[in-house]
Amino acid sequence: MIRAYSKSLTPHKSFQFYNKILQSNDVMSPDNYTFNFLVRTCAQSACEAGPAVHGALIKHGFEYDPHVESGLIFMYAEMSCLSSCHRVFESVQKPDLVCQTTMVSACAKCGDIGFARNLFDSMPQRDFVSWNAMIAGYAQRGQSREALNLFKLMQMDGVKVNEVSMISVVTACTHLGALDQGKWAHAYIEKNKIQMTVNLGTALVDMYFKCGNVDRALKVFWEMNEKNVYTWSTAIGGLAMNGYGQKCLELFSFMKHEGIAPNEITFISVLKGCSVVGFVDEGRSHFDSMKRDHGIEPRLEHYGCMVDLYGRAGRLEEALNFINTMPLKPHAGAWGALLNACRMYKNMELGEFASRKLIEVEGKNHGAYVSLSNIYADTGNWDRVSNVRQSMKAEGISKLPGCSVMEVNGEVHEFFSGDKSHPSYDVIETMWGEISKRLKLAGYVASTNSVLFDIEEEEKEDALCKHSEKMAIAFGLFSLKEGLPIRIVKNLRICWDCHDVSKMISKIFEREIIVRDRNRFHHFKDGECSCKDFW
DNA sequence: ATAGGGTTAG
Repeated sequence: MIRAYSKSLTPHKSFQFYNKILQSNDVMSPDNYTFNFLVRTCAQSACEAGPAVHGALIKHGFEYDPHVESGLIFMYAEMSCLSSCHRVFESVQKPDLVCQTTMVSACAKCGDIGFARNLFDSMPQRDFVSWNAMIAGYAQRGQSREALNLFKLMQMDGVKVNEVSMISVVTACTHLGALDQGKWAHAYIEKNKIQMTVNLGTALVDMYFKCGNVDRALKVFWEMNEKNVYTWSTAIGGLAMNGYGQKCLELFSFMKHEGIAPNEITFISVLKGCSVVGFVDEGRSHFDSMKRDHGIEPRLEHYGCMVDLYGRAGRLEEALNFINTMPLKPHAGAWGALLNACRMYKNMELGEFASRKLIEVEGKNHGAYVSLSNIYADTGNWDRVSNVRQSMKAEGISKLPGCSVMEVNGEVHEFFSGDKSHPSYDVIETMWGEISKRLKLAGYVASTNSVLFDIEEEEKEDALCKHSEKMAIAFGLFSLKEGLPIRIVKNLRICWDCHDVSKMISKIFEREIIVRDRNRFHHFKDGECSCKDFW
């Protein structure tokens, strides 16, 4: 009965029932299986009864077995209670394969990837589940390159690879923006006849979108014979992210036509789709339909999207009005969207107000300062720019270092802004000299507005190559075969100058450049960008 | 036949 309750995901009920068993004397005591079910059910539903079950287990003096212990470790990991995981693990006299694998997974989940790896390396035996746990641990912590390296080792060891392994591999490629490796993973899946589950298919669709290959993403999407709301939302969001607002909305209609119920995440993607193409009224009507037609209460994120929708279309007053009349307390996302719109439309006064509000709700944060200083720079208020810089220095707020990642011949290269440690840095510098010459011949004048902010005056000339995406472009121009597009993944938003330069390079060098920045994609071709200079 | 690996979308 407890197991029946556990399976129907009602931990409180199964816990109550368990208490009843303990109180009545004429019923058998729960056995290890039952305890295990209880603990795992508590873990799954983030139920605080888990530790109580553990306490009862100790009190009744049940004999421990590795399965119950791994259940306990799993439960504490779900509660992010690493010290309890360690306590349980240390109490095990002879941890078996299952118990050790659980511990690897638990430590990775709670952030101690180093311990997880040491344990993994010290295991006398490992099977494919242990490998999957370790690889997924890296993928979840964003250590994508480590995940891919470990996958290589897994293959060298001749361990069986299944669809769970491939989900981690594809996810790692997604985060790196590594299209070649992603394609390789896709081919590997097909060649080895790995089962194409909904999860794996959705991960592939997401990977192709986030690597900027819309055609392949859609191809995989349409070929999937089973799709769920995650799959649809991934595709709708992927189209929006790549600037295909119209297609994104068409897909949304089609999804509803197919009888798939959209959820709150689907609507975030839909609103973003409206935003990138400036369909304010259509966005508004989708927003209104959320509650009316689908019973979905808009959350802060949806309100943030609406502010962005109005702001991006230049309707700053309406954006502000929307914030002022929203029923929830405006969060950083809402003020940030307004601030970004003020930057796009060079509205200094409203921008100052928005950045004050942003700091009010989010605390001292580099984002608010950087955007504000960019507005000042764009409107020529240099003394204010330096004021912001000084107060940042005084408050001890540093800019996040820019980082661009690019794949060449299946190898992933990282470039950090202002960092000369790349092995080919000398060639990059020479190449950049050549690029600047040709840019100047084509009439390029450095728009140093957003660059000036983070460099010293005397470095101005040199500084233009310091942004990580420029280093990546220079490297890509000489290391990638002609005709191959340069694909870059950046951790921050692309700056105005890099955007300008990329447009010109795409024309002068006849090279397509695709940049995925923090916010969206930029497809540069023939001197133009798919974002139409709005981002 | 149970009990270790994944949850992809903002």
